[in-house]
Amino acid sequence: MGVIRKTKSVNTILEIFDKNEHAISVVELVDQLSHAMNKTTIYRILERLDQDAVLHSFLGKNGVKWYAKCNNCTSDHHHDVHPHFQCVQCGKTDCMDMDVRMPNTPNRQIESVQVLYTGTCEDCM
Amino acid sequence: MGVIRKTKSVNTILEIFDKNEHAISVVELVDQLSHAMNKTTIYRILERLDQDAVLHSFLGKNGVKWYAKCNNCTSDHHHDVHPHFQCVQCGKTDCMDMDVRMPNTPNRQIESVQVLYTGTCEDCM
DNA sequence: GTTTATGCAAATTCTTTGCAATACT
DNA sequence: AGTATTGCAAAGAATTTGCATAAAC
Repeated sequence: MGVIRKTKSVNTILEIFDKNEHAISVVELVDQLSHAMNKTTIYRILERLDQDAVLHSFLGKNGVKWYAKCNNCTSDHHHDVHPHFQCVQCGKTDCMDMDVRMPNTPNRQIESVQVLYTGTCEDCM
Repeated sequence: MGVIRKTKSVNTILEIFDKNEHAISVVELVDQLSHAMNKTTIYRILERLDQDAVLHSFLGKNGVKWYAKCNNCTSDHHHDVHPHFQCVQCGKTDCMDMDVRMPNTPNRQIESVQVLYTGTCEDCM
């Protein structure tokens, strides 16, 4: 139950992540694949790769999901929590090489964090 | 141009925010108003109150927007950045009385942050 | 009386699901 | 052969838009 197969589609998507330094959303993938791959398939592959920790995911400013095979990450698997930065001009989104504070809260049990910085990136300044 | 009127609908919504200690999403408002107010109207009122800094908004774990008239906030206007906590069991979402780090990044101009902690709240533990 | 708000229907956007056909091991 | 994967169409959920009517100032 649940072996992830290295199909042609999966490899194609992984190549795109290797080529791109930034995070990628589904719409961008559809675009870069010039509609050669079904959108549903893309969603499902990304979900699988996310669960398998090959990629990691986070929500952008408008609730759109972004995926990254982050080069900043020192660990092999992208399980470590780090902030992301999203440019409001061009939409480009990056992983940030920073720690995230996990506070000790007596009255709640914190399991995960998401930190998203937004602003203007180098190219758009 | 752009005077925000204190209509009956606006007052109704503000009363609900005063009664509730937690953040509220549109679906919850529709529920609490037992469909007496149009959903579109709710969206528009929340947007106006957000822009007017009477409320503040943030994205929940599934990209759903939440609004709060946060009682933790020390300032009158909820412009100060603070983290939020969302319970994955019951969905209740709160403002957290914590500072958020705004790093000095030379190659990007950061304008805002969103920090969302998720986990289990006191009631659901 | 002029401007802003509201309600309704419809459109948009992002994402998920069901199911038959296909590819992988 | 047997299981995971894909494509297509359709459904779902959250949010937005256009326009005519109603309410606020």
